[in-house]
Amino acid sequence: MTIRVYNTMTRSKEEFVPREPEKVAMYVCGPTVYNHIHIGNARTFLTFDIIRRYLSWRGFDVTFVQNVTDVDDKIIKRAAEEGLSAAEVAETYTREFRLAMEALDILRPSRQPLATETIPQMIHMVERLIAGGHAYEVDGDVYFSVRSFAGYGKLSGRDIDDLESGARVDVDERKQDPLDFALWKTAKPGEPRWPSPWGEGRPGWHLECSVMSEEELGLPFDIHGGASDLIFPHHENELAQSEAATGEMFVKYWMHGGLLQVNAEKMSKSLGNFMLLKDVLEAYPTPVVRLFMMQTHYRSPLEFSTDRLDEAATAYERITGPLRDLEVAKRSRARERAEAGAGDGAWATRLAKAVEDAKVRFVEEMDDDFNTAGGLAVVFGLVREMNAFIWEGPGVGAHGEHLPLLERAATAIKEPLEVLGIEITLQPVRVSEYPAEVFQLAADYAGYTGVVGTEAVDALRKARDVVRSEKNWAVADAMRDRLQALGFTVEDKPDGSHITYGR
RNA sequence: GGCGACGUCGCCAAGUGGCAAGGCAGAGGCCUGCAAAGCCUUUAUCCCCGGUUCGAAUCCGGGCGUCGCCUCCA
Repeated sequence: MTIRVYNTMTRSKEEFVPREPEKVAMYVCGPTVYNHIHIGNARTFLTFDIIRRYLSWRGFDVTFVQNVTDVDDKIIKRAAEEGLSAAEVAETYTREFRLAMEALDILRPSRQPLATETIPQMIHMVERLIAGGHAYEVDGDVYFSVRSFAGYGKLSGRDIDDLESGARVDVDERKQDPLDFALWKTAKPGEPRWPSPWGEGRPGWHLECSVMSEEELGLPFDIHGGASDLIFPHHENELAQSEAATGEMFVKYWMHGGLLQVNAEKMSKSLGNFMLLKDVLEAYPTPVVRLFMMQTHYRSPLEFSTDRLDEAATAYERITGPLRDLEVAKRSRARERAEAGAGDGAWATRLAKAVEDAKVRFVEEMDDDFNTAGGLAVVFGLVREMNAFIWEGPGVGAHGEHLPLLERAATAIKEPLEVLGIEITLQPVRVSEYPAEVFQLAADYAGYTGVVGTEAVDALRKARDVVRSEKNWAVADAMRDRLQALGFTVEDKPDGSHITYGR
């Protein structure tokens, strides 16, 4: 079975054959660090985190390089607004970016060079382009000549003449062609600057991507990723720079993720309709946010809303349900029956088959251009089978003899989620998050006078079990109502009652 | 205006030639002291019109609608 990926260059799914067997070299455009990243930015980084994790899981040795663009017009603008230096702004948001990635459980890149650390290489690339007749200097600025590169437009499917007739590009008489773009800019007063053969200045277009990818990965590397709004002009220019400078093929597979939308409109900082990743993660656990994103294919647009996130939270609980039930069953031998039933063998056969099928089908789905939505459907199917086995079927069996099978089922649910980086949390409760009112309840019903949240809840559970055993339903129900009002969930299962918070 | 993507159940969403996954929400049933959880059942002539094919959500043509890019943008 081979992996197939959608290549923007050819607009079709292609068999994935890396340049070296068993090894994948990938590059994903990182952020320009002038602000916190928003949840739309995060979607793209998450997409390529999944792709990276999956390829690793499938046995490839993945080298993952991501730049940080820490010199740029927007950073300079932001610095001016805040009365800081550009370097200070960049440093702050580089740090924030890394923290946010960590909070989203995104694996760290193998290498993450800063643009400002690769200035000499960028200058060298500009020199190479000038020497090859692909760039020219005007008064300390250097421009790339789009007409000098025959392949210009091949990634985005555009034609230079069509683009010029669109003519929303600034007309600058110093350029030989309106579409020519700046590789090096003369520094204005107060701007960051580095010495160069064309005077003091700074990099223009995203040379850092061209330079870093060549330096860290070599050409052509396997996968270049980014969001679809980067196809033109960002990646088109990057491709032109690199191929014109080196004369080699730049990238084997161009992969682009779909945009996150709000009210059917692209989420973007310029439209002002964005939510910061860090704010979303304050309201929703990381696994829920990841699950939410993965329920849609990475190339499709995805509508962002808290309703959708709430639904994903419910779906997440559905997945963790049987895993939690199994843990409880292991400890308490709940769902253990007096004797084996006549149909137990058929149940076991069916679950065992479901487990094997799920493993195969997950790989099939993911091999097909990283279809996480399809892969999750497989997981949900297994969740249903496992639930049925526990609650309708033999459970753990008469003497726990079905525990190994249930463990295998649990593993078959957990492994795909691990591949997708969705952490399984069976104990979602942090004591500090309990509402303070729970102590009053515990005092009223259980005589508990301590200050430890878990103890208070446990005392309530025991007190309620006593009341229930006395069939004093009025009190038992009142306790449940009051707990639910505080945000707790009370479930009376065959092995006793469970009180959880935050579900 | 040019280039590109998309339109599948109430909502979200897989599926790119062979009987339409999955999640959320709803209805009925089972289980339960009542709930919750869980299980079972239940709802799709796949935007419209033509065409190709034994067979199309899937391919082709034409509409209608939505979104993205063409300026910084994940």
